Amino acid sequence: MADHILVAVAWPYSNADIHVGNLTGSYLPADIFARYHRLKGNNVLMVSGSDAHGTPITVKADAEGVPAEQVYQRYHARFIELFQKLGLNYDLFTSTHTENHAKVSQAIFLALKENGYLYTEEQKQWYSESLKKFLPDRYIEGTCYICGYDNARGDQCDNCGNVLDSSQLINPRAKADGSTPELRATTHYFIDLGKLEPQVVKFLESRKSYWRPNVVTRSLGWIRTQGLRGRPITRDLDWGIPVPVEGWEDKRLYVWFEAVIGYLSAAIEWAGISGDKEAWHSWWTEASARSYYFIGKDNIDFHAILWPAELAGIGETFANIFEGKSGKSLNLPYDVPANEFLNMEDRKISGSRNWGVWGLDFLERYDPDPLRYYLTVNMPETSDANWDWDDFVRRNNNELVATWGNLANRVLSFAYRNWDGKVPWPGELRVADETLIKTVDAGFDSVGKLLEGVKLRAALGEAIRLAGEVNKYLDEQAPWSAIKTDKAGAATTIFVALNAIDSLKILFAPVLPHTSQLLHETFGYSEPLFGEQYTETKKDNLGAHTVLRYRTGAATGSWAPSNLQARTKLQEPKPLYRKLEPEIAEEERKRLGNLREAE
RNA sequence: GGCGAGGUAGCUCAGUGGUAGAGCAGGGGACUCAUAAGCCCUUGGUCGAGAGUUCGAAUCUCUCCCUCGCCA
Repeated sequence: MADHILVAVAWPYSNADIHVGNLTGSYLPADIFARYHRLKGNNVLMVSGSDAHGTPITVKADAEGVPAEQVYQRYHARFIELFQKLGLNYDLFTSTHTENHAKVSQAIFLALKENGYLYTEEQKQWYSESLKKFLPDRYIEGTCYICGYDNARGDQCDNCGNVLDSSQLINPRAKADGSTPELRATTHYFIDLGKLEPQVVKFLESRKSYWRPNVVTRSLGWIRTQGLRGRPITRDLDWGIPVPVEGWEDKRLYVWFEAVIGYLSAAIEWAGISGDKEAWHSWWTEASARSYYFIGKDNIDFHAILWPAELAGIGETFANIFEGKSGKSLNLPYDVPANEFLNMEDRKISGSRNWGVWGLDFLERYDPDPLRYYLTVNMPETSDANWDWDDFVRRNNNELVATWGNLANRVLSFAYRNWDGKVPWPGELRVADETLIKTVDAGFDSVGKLLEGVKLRAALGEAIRLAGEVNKYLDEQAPWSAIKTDKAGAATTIFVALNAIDSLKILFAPVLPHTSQLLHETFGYSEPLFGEQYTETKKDNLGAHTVLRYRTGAATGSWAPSNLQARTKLQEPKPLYRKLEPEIAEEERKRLGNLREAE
């Protein structure tokens, strides 16, 4: 029976381009996992979108003198371009700046309020008389009260690195006009996390046995040592989702509170545009559905604690408010396989210093599958990993090209040349043939189990190992010698090797979809392994937003061993991957740290 | 300072009680279908330090050192 798998992917903040660290942290593992489940025949719903709200975006917009919406739209378009080029198959990649998302977020707010999990409290916040508005911490500068640095930001000091309490800044001034702000009282809604703590702890304990230790121990440790405290969920801003309470028109929902709701609102939006408004329930209210949240470690608190707290707090009330009828409560996360960070040449990736490799930039010079390969084989699943250009070239040449690409190429070209462009007719299988087929077929189980457990690195390693087994088999059988004296025997060997490669193509497909597709076509199949991506523009009363979508179409890829038939016509084989010159490592390193042209 | 993660071969990392592993790099060999790829053999580690539990510890406990992250 097919399972319902919700693949919930981190929402990129739409004020900067996506770099390889972001990709390996969440977007790529999500796609690999989703592709595997699609091949398995499960019902996958992979959703995400641009995080359009919040002060980083308004700060950037103010600096450029353009509306916040323009900044978000620009990066949103670039995200979609990258995801198409890299083949990240979102069922829906949308945005938080939609009417639907606002409605869902407001319903969650109201459900929490009705269930008694919200309260209001007065805070002191900087207010600018000249600008006539409250200023978020990022809009304040002043002298750091820890190190005395003159140009500390309101939320953090760039000199000593400490996180600051903006109300303690010495000589505060408004970034916008240099005026001196004053602390003024302002009232905000808070989510009563203290009250929800027992439910969150119970949730975490129930997941403890199979979650990654760094996610669950860290979360439980956090709660054990400091306990959960109320946290504000509204702000004095004008860019964002209005607070659905009379008299609160000039405040907005805090972006941390509303962005995580996107996993739900995007599923609801997807159902709406797919023609079955109720379809999202299969992933959200059916107890047998499983949800996996692919995020970087900086987001663990939001997904392992705060989002579950929101979900626990709304209970069944959400259905009453949002759908106007009674319904079931929403599923809590099944797993949160958060990744650690990827460093760049031993240093932290930094956008402002241009120390990193940006996805779109990379794809101007290299193909998508080598990037997917390197980021997977080097994925920071258990600890921080490091992007090293020499290592990238080595792994591309020694593993991807030599072990796998060359295997496919040597066997296909041998078959193509000696058997008239067709899969040769095998004789009776010998012990070695049976053994190899059995070994490769077992990969559907072993690689599958690893993918299912979100051990993507190990899964890829296992697939590479199996490719090595085929290389060994070929060496033992030496069909290039056998063909001179025993063409029938050589035909059997080549048939078996082709069969193995046809299977390996599927085992590699979640990680290397583009080249697996190429191989698939070389083997003469006409239907594609996967469906296709496309974009659409949707309009609502907040304006227009482009969405990235996915349709299965004619795809027939399936997680099962090859059923290759003798005499199948092959396409002329071409190398799957390019060898890279070692010199490119040095060239690429030179690009690091240079300031880019503003996009 | 608190919490968390990590410290295993030159490099990147697997390995949670039972004779130290993989890939790459280094050395040697046979082969030649293939993107000078693949295959076979091989050098190399007191598993951060010390103590303890155990018949047995990289693996469990304690103390300490180092790196990273979060928080204060």
